[in-house]
Amino acid sequence: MATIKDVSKETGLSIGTVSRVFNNRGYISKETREKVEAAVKKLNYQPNAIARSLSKSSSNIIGVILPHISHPFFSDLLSYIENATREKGYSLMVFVTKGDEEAELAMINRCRENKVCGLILCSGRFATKKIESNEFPVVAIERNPEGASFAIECNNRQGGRLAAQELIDKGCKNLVSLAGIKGRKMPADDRSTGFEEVCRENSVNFTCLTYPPELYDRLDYTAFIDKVLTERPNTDGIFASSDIIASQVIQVAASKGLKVPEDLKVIGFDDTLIATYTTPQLTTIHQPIKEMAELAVSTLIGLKDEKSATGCTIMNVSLVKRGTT
Amino acid sequence: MATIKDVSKETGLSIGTVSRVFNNRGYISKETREKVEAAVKKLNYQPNAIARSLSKSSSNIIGVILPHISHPFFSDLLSYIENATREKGYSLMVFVTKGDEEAELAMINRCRENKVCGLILCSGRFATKKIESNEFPVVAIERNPEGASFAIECNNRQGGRLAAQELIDKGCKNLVSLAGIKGRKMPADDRSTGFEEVCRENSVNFTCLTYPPELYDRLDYTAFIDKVLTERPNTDGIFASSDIIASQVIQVAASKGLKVPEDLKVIGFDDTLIATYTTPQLTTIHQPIKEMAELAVSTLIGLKDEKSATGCTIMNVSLVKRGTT
DNA sequence: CTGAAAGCGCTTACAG
DNA sequence: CTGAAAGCGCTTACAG
Repeated sequence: MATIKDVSKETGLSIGTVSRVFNNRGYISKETREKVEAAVKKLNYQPNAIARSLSKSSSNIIGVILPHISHPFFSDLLSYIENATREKGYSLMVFVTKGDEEAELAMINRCRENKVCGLILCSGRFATKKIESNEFPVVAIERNPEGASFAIECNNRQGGRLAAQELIDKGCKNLVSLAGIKGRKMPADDRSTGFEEVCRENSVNFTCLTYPPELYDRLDYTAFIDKVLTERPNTDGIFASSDIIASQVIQVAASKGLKVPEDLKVIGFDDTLIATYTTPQLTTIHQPIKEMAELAVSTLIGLKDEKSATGCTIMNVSLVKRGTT
Repeated sequence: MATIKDVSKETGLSIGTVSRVFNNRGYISKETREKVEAAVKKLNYQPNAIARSLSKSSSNIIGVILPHISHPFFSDLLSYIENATREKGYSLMVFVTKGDEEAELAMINRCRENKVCGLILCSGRFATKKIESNEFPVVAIERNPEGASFAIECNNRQGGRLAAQELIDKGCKNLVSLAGIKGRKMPADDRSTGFEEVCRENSVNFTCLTYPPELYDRLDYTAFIDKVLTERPNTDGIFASSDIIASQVIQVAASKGLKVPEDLKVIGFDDTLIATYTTPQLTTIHQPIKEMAELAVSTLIGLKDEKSATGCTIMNVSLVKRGTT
């Protein structure tokens, strides 16, 4: 592997000068530039990002920590984050943790060790505050900021409102909201808040249920849904806080002989691919996942210098009507 | 951020000695070790992986290149790869490319720049051969090796055979295989081969169709499926080369008034989460995704020194019967 | 068992 | 416009 030293020898220029043309720093004569370019080609020179990072003491690596990759919301999110990151010339380092605080701390240490230039923290359990005042900026997506970091979330409350309204408009009288993990505080909790508001405004019966964290970790809610439907046989509308949960509601309903949407209407959240694979297709709340991802990346990159920036952006959601309501 | 220099000062030991205790090289007196440990704690010292990589001229970063993240097969695969990577003490750098050769080359360069210690190449279009003879070993998953790298694939041919057999056992007379991308050679092509074999052995009518690469890139096959079903109205069994395609077959069939499995039987491939979200649930060919991911990672790490290792492991598949056959 | 020194491949003021 | 030199934070033979 050719190094800058080889290019220097090949061209007869000093290492410093060669480095300057690579970085476009200061004035460089046309002749010099051409010499260097020729040598680069000839030697098939590739800069060593590690060495560069060390001397600049900052890398071009963005770290991202998320609770799942297989969950469609997160696989979409990650997909868009990767794309935005790469297009801006950065590389992505990915870590998955199910929200275990200790594990997450270990990952943050990994990020530190690898001198990431920024970190995107997606959902997950614990407060962002604790990792503030660090070497790199962090932006949170759908996560409880509690501190001074920059946060991006969708308008969860509005999403909950839209869901309740749609269910009520379609004639539901006994609603259930399956939104929120027992014992964890997160922006998604606002989904239930909005839902509740609209139910009260319309004097419609409702219950907001939260589920144990294990279900979220394993992505299997069927037993829980079955129990809910059994214990509350007159439920005629369900608001699920993800398309995954909603899909499973459809499955469980079918197994109990309930027709969707005739006997039971359901609304999901996220608007991922699977919303179109169920039968009937899922009515759901659309999250602007792509925009959230892109905003996270560009904010992070913009934050490089002012590490103490603070703020919270709330993105719009919308109702996508399909076949389950 | 404390450096090794600070630890050296704090303990009164030389930098070399401190480094030695971190790396457990040679003999170190108990007293020295304790002093260092105390200093580390006091200063909250964290090693700089970048600096270490530079001096060892090799990092602890594994690179992975894949064509999709949102596709359930790849999100599962990536998920397992991340887990295996992290458990072995490595970090994961993720790149997505839809198989464009130039883009992929650029990503391989990124890996080179970042001095990854190994690369996992998932599916995608172009030959692995071209990136051989490099600084790092590469292992391919579901990809045409064509060169000297190490490859892992599932028994695609057997998968095709199992699918055809199941469809025939259930009484199908006119089969269609939707497996393979037009103009790209990949291990998954063997799915059709096995399918064809069994159809011939049983003298059953069949057609093997390939689809244009754009469909794979966008993950939307509905128009194509619709055309197939319209042009071949007597089709009574479809073998789709992924659960995604199979899900869309179910949707399209419904839109045309075809009942699954009564009028049309369908089998998918992969056995990912979405196979359980369709109605009816998908009969599919199970790929050992987790095992493939883990084997890829451990092989890669084992290959570190013998970069020229060669081989191909073929993993078993099995038929998972659910509701679409 | 430990220290001194060279080296990994770059960047960046500082001179000139 | 270009060169020489220090420095980024570590590792690793080589002495002792």
